[in-house]
Amino acid sequence: MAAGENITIKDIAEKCGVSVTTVSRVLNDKPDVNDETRSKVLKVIEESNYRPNGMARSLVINQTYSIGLIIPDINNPYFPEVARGVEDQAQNSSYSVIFSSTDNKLEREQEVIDLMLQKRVDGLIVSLSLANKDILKRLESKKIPVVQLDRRIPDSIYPAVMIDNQRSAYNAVKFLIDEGYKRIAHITGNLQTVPGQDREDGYRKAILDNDLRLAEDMIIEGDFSKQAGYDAMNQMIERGNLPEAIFAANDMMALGVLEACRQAEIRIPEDLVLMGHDNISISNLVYPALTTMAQPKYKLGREASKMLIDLINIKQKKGSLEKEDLFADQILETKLVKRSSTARF
Amino acid sequence: MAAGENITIKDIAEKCGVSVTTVSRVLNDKPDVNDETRSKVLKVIEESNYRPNGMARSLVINQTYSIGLIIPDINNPYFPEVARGVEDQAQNSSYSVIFSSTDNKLEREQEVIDLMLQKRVDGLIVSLSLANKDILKRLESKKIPVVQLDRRIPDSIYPAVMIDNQRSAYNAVKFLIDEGYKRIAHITGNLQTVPGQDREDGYRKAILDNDLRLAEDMIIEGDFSKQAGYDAMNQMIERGNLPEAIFAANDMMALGVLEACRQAEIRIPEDLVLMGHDNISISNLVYPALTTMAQPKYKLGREASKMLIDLINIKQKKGSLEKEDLFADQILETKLVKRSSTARF
DNA sequence: CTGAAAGCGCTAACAA
DNA sequence: TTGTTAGCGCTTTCAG
Repeated sequence: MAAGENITIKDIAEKCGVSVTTVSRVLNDKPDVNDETRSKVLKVIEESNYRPNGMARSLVINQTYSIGLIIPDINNPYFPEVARGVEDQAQNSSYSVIFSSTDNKLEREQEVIDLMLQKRVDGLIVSLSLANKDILKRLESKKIPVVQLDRRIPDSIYPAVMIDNQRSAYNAVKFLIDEGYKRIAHITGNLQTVPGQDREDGYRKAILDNDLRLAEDMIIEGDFSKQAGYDAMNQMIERGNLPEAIFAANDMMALGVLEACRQAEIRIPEDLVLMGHDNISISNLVYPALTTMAQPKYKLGREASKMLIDLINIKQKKGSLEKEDLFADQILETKLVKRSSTARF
Repeated sequence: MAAGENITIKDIAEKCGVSVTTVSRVLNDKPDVNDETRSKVLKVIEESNYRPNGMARSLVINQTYSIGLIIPDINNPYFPEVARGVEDQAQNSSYSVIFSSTDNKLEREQEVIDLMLQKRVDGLIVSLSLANKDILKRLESKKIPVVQLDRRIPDSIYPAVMIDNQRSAYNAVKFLIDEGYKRIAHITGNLQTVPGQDREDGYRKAILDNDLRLAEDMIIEGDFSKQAGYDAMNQMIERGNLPEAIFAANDMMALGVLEACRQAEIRIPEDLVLMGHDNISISNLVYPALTTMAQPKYKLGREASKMLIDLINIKQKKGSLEKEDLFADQILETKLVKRSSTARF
């Protein structure tokens, strides 16, 4: 109650009748402290409810034990799980995480990175908009540890933790083919993005590898939004030329397909089977539950966090961070999750 | 490329041939600097790509411009939107936010608060597990600005930003009554929590106020989980005594009800109308779309953030924070969102 | 309008 | 085993 003032290491030292150095030593678990002294100091610390000032400490050791997480939008169903993975792993090493949503706006990305740099975060986990290599270049020249998440900016030396979108899409389509479907349509993601492009490539490759006919009118361009899926499905309905199966580039679009089908009284999976990608939590809650390729979202976050902290440790040890110190990209596997939307009995 | 070393205010001062004081002045937009000097310094800063060290600054001004956000789980569909609100508002005032998930574990709450206190966050937005008043008491004695979010720990002096759960539930049930339903069941939330209790109270009050029969077997205890909703619905089905309408204490449980009904071939809304609470994003994506009471999640986050920053400013100005400085609770309105699950044509 | 000097709370040689 | 002394990079009196 009494004072509002923060109590400092000096206060503790005085109360114990020792020097601040000694207190600092017990605070940091250094050897070379008499057991009696140590326990006395510990006792006073405990009684005073003292917490060392992290900023003062950071200032001298030149390390803040915080990392920045920069993503498009924490509200996007993909990211909360990733964020949780980042956080859990960070906590393991006593790091805190500062997060920021950018809405893929270049300007915002710039701002928040600047802010974090001023706060002297030890490193950054970023999911940046494409063609933003300038920012990364600046980071490189400052030797800031960075790992990219989910997306990879071509041209950057920083490692990425992500999935193999092409391979994953390939496997999705391969599954559909193995189930016996031949006329398989694809609703693409935003083709301005690498995942959008790669997933389409995977679709094409799977069709060709399996000697099916690659019909361009079976590929409809979307943009990862639910509306795009809805529109694409209606387009197919109008054309009166329904496929046997649809692979939507993500779950959100698949939900749009679902809605359009419901309105047109097309039954899924009886009349048409449907598959998404990502396994966002919703996909198991809709009816029929969506078959999809599950991204290991939590693990992506965890691994990115782990890699970043490793990088930070290397930098601390060597006193700098060179290109050779950076790790290779880490590609995690997606997993097929079979649910009712492809289940014909 | 050259050095990895961070450039400091001293470097800038030397390059300009002025003192660090002067550089500091232009950095902080102080008056009393010759225009020529100012622009020269600005130029050098720009050229050197210099960013002042926030920690050093914080150490002397005793303010970090970061706030902590402590929630049960960023993965819970309720929180990402709240978090985004907190962040957007914080950003407006150039604050960063450090977040942590606690899974409602007392021990974790303790840990992360300690960590944030060491980092000297300027204030905290918390959504703590019940009966955790000890933590808040400690915070009070340290004069840390805190605002509670979504939940309010009884006994704490800290203000909360939340909704009126009882009133909201009341309005939900009132809507059902106005639609002409008389036999209305309620699946409760976790009754160990205040929102769980309050929503049940609201249900009871609405039934009684409108001269309907309050049947205890129409109230089934749940815990906010989808499974609980599923189980509750099946229990009603087994009893063979279906209500005309169900008010589930949250959307997740309503989803469970939906699934049970599908399996039992009970049609919604034709055979039974259903209503949830919260308006999590999923509720508009399932079929039939869920009627619900929408929590202003984004706004809750924003308002909490705003209130906290106001508190911080008061503390800075006065040099301390007293009980009288704290604001009153802020209660935001929920809003009825009508969708197909209650729409009979 | 500008600078010298002290100090924020801590750690890290270097002595003792 | 302990203490003295310098800083870390910045802001802020207080003099000029």
